[in-house]
Amino acid sequence: MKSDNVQSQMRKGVLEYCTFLILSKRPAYATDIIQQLQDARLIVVEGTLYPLLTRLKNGGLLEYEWIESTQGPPRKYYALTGEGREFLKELESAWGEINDTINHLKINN
Amino acid sequence: MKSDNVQSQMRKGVLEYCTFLILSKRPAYATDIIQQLQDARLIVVEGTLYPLLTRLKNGGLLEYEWIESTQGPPRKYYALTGEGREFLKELESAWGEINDTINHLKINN
DNA sequence: ATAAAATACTTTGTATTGCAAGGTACTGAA
DNA sequence: TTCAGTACCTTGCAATACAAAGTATTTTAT
Repeated sequence: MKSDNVQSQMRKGVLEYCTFLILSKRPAYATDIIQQLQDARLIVVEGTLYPLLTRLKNGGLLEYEWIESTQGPPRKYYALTGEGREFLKELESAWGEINDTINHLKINN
Repeated sequence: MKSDNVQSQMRKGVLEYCTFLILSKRPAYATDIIQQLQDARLIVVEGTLYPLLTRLKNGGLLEYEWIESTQGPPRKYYALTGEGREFLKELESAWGEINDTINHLKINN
């Protein structure tokens, strides 16, 4: 309940949205995604992202392809499926509603 | 992972922020808070809010006062403590950062 | 060749927390 | 005095963020 985990708490659920935004741009593999999230100031660790990617893949929202790397082991490049793109629209909408809610509560103060 | 709980997932952590926004306006009791959240389009149930209020109180961020009602049992009116007001500032800041992150990821698409 | 380092993916255990469902207690009216 | 209404609380479950440790592959250094 201390300030250490304010962002941690708040970003629950948001991480999924951010991951979709990144993958809607182009396919990426885990380390790639983590780097892009860091560039956007959202710290995420492997232990969080890998299970998330697996869940989304099992849910049919993501798919992946093994791509060989010139600098190490092969990588799983994830991309949105058609269903995933539909889902992203829902996430956009949900995000908009949350923002409306917060703005509504702010204004009425 | 289906659309049913998109908002549910995304609002995790946001609920706390919304509760603070409501209580920063004026003291309120649980049913009051739930009503205001509903007015702002955020559905919350008792089983979620009561433990949240208790956690925040135990964390020293909220305090309450028993106030008698003319229409039923007495009510616990919660209000922000000084520490709670500081915490709200942190929540505002964290929310701003999350927004920046999302906008950054949107723009770079 | 072989060991060490780097890279990438995975798994396990823990803590948090949203929620459904059910429970307790007080008040006032039929 | 029973019942409906209101308010607060608790229990059990599921989801998930994270730390930490583990497995596997590739590259680099010796």
